[in-house]
Amino acid sequence: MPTIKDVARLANVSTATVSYVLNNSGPVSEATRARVLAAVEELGYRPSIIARSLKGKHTHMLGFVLSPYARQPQDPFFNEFIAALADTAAGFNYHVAVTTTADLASERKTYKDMVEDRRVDGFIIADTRLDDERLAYLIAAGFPFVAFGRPANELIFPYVDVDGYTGVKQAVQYLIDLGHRRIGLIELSPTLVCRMHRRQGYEAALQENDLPLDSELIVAGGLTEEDGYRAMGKLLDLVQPPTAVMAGNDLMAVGAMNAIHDRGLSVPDDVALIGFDDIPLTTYVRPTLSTLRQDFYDIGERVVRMLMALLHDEELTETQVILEPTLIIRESSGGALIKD
Amino acid sequence: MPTIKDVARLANVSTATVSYVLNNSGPVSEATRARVLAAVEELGYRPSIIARSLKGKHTHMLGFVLSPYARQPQDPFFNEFIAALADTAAGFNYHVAVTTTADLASERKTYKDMVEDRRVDGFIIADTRLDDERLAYLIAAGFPFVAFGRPANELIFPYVDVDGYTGVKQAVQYLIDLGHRRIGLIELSPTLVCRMHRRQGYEAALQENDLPLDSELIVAGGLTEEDGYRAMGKLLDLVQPPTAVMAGNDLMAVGAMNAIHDRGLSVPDDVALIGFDDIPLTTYVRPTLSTLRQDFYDIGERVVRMLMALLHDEELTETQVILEPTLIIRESSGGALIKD
DNA sequence: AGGGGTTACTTAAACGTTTAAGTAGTTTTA
DNA sequence: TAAAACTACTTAAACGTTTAAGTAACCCCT
Repeated sequence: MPTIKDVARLANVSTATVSYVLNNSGPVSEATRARVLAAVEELGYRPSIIARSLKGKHTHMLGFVLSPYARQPQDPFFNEFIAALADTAAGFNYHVAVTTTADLASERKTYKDMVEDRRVDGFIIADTRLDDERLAYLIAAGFPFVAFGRPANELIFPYVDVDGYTGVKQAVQYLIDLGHRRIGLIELSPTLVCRMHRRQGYEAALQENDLPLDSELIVAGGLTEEDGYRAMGKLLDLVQPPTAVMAGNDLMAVGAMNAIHDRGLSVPDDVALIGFDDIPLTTYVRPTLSTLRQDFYDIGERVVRMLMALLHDEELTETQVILEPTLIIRESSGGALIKD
Repeated sequence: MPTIKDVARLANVSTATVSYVLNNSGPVSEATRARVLAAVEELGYRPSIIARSLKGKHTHMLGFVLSPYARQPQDPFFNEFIAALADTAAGFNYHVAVTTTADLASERKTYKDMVEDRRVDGFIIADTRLDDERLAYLIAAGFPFVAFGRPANELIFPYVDVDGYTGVKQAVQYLIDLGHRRIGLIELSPTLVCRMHRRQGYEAALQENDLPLDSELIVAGGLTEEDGYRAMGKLLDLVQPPTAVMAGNDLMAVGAMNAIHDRGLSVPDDVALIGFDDIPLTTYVRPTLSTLRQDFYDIGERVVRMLMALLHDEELTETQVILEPTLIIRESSGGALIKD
């Protein structure tokens, strides 16, 4: 592998000059520039990013850690999100280092390692939590990051989030407009910040329509299809089960759907169902699943762009971005069918 | 951030000595070692991998590129596989850089960049193709990698693969044993090497049972649910449609299932169905999908272990590993139901 | 004509490690 | 007892860049 010295020798200049033409960082005559470029071409020279990093104090790497909380293999979230991260980062000549963690302890260690080893220049954090160690740590360490998800407390950091409040409120309103009066809510994992907003959206919709807030209609869910299946079971065991259910995510909605079917009931006739996320699975199940769409690719792209601005000391025009989810009506909610 | 010099100063030794104790690479007295370790502890010193890499000529990074061919957002393959890569690599103090590519040209560029920039020490290649540029390039460049998938031609490299031949043969035999005589095959993308083996397994099963090989029963598929939907449509348009179908993967099997349902037919009564992969979706659809399971996590782990051995010049005990898929019988194939 | 400014370079230090080579001091060996 | 062989270090070069500081040549003023 040729180094900058080889190029310098061939072009009959100093290494500094080579560096100057390569980075456009110094005055070089046209003739010299051409000679250097020719030498680069001839040798097939490429600068070593390692050496560059050593000098420049940056790695051109972004970190993304798959959390134990959200790492459900069946959740296509990561595919889209990671693809977006990698794509967008590539546009800035950055790469993304993806790491997985098994539990909270190893997660903590992973972040610590990555920042102390200076393996990455910045982090992308997904799915903020109520008491989020990761956020606290990175802020304390003064390490740059952008999150997908809002803070639950007074921490301040740049993020992109989806407006779960408005989304769920809109979805529940849709169900109310269809005539439903008893609407259940299957919640996400309690530690997730977004659970809170969705719950508030649910409550707001009921209140605005003067419907009673029946606490037995709100059940703890989690993340997976199984969680949804179990939660729906509880709802169906009620003396007066709901006629419609808003689920914390699509996976749980599908679980709920199976629970309803397995009791010989029908969706949407006996129970209408709306999910959240719009994962591809929504169109694979029968009936197809109505849902609130959040565009993970778009989110990933925005997050990286913000992080890039942060790393390059550019003015962050928007440091807190809230995106609106869109209600997608398919078969599971009953009512008017809008084909997609 | 403290450097090795700070540690050396505090411990009253040279930087070389510090390096020796940290790497156990030189003779150091117990007293000195203790002093150095204390200094390290006190300063919270961590060696810079960048500097280390510059000296040592390795990055402690592994590359994995998401291909345009196999990057279907709904395919949970990547989640499991990437998780396996990251987990296993972490055990060796390596990280995985995941990159995505939009098309063949950008894919080529990505590999070239990664090796010429020496961003990674080795690659993991998934889904080998018939005329695989990636493989040809890496072999020509003498760059270390391990593949998930076999070569189609005479190239020699270490790989882990799943025995699609035996798997499909076994699955088709199962269908034959159930009494099926007209069995369709929905194939994977033609460029994929594994398509070939699965096709051969299909043909072998028919031949061993003296069943005719009807070419109209073999239809080109692809990768996605939509591909499966379309392919199944063609099969159902036949004068004499098949009573059972083997699909190239689960996604296409689910697409086929929807196609069958949408024509008012039933699975498995009118058409029995078997997929390949055992993605989580298989248990979400109704009827649940019979399939051939390949354990992506296991595969990812093996691939990384082999690559590690390769990078550390260890003896590679097994350089070509073939894993058997396991036939998982659920509802879509009819016949005896084994609950999972 | 001498000082100041510009242009187009070069020199050399620096980034944070590793490691070959050197150097005392102590112990073993013949 | 002197040479040889350890042991426990230190010195300094090297890895491949970037960049501050230096320098030489030229042009422009007044």
